[in-house]
Amino acid sequence: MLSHTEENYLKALLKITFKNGSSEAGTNELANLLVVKPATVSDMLKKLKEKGLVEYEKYGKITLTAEGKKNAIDVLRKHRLWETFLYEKFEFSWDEVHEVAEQLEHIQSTKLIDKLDKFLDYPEFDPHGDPIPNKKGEIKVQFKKTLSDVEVGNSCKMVAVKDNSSSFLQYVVKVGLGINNEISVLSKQEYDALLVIEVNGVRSSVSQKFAENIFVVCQNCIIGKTCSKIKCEIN
Amino acid sequence: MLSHTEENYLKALLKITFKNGSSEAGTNELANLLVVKPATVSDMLKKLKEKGLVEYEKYGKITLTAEGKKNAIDVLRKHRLWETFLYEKFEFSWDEVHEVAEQLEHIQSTKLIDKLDKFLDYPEFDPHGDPIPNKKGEIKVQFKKTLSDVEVGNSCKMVAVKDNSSSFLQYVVKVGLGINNEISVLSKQEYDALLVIEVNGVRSSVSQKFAENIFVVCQNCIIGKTCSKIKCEIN
DNA sequence: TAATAAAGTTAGGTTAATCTAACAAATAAA
DNA sequence: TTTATTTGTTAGATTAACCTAACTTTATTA
Repeated sequence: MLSHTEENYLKALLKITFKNGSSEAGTNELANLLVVKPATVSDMLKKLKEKGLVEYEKYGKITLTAEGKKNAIDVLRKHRLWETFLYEKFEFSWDEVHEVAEQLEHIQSTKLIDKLDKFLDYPEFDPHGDPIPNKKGEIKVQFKKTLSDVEVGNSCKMVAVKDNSSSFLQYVVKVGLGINNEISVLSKQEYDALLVIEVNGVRSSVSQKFAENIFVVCQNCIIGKTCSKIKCEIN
Repeated sequence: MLSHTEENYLKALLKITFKNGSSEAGTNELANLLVVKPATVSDMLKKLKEKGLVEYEKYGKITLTAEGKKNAIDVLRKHRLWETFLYEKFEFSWDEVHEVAEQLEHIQSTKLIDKLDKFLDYPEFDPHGDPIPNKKGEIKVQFKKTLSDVEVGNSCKMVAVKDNSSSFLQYVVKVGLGINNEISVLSKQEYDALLVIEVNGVRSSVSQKFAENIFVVCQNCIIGKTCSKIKCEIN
């Protein structure tokens, strides 16, 4: 049985794995994500190593063991299922779900999660467009490009956001954008890449920075070429 | 903001208040309920006193302050709403809900609880027949008698159980009894008060001890006479 | 490649929640 | 009303999760 804290360390490790592509993480990186000091991470790492959840040697890189990864994916699964639940059944907005899911993800009950999964009809993606691991721990690999990659004249469908900060999420809502919205790219300024887009018949201008943080899929999206693969290999 | 542990102490204090009728509790009693040593309770009591949640003097009786009671009722409300949710929406059985609700009751989100309440259509009683405090902290007072009080030839409706242990709850299920079931008392043995009852057309024999732990209501139940009042005054 | 910066570790300390063992107070019983 | 029993408290330790400050390794760059 893992403590909430231990679960959070494993989840953070998994997140870093996804983000880096590589399956390696550093002490400082972890400390930043968890909002604790590096010294604290060093301590905890010893404990996780003793429990067989991570592999690492002093001053070396940190990797999740199979057991550690299994646990981390389990927490991630719970987190994303709860987010989906709050969004779909309890009218939580897109940017409110995370905070409560952070608490709910630690509830210990296999039956509860199985029922939740069934209740939501086995969803594959959460309200942010991120894939929900299934019961076996398998994660759908998604190929995504960002809005800034879409060529003028084309349209695409928003599937996720890169930046999960609540300030960004709120901005996205304000622009009138949401998961599964169809976006048409009407024009792009040469000078600063400012985009004019149309969503549900409404036109808005968005900066390049903004566009780079919106994941989309489109018809002419060729795997391995214009799309970047969000890695999440499971063994 | 209260810790899970603090919330559990307040909830236990409230429970004792209900059970004793009086609004007083003792250190040992609390220690038993919480499965910790009396010494631990003594320590925690000092902390709760400093936070203005309980009133007590050394070697004296313990009472919740208004603030403490408010918090305790809030936890109780969450607990019972979650129990109802699990029972009604996730097909948890009657005796499975408690354990998971013990975890869920500590989730911090007013919006979540409001939505949960609405989702369940503002229920007044949980699957065990216990009253669910409303948002204002008001609790429906119930007048209950036990199955052992019902006279031969009369019938009644099961509304709750006195003993919440899972062994008892499982036994109740086995006998074919559940909340809101109509029970007819067919006969009572002089010698040992063994009852023959009929539920949904099925006859069974139950001991006096069993009957004393089943709360019922019936037509000819006169308040203040045959019924015992489960106290839960709110100020 | 030697100096500097960044990253990571260790030692020693804190707080919350628990314990055991010894003691003190209140209550019940002889 | 004195003794015995029950109840409650204090003191001193422990564990998990965190901290700061000082130190050590590894990486960077001049």
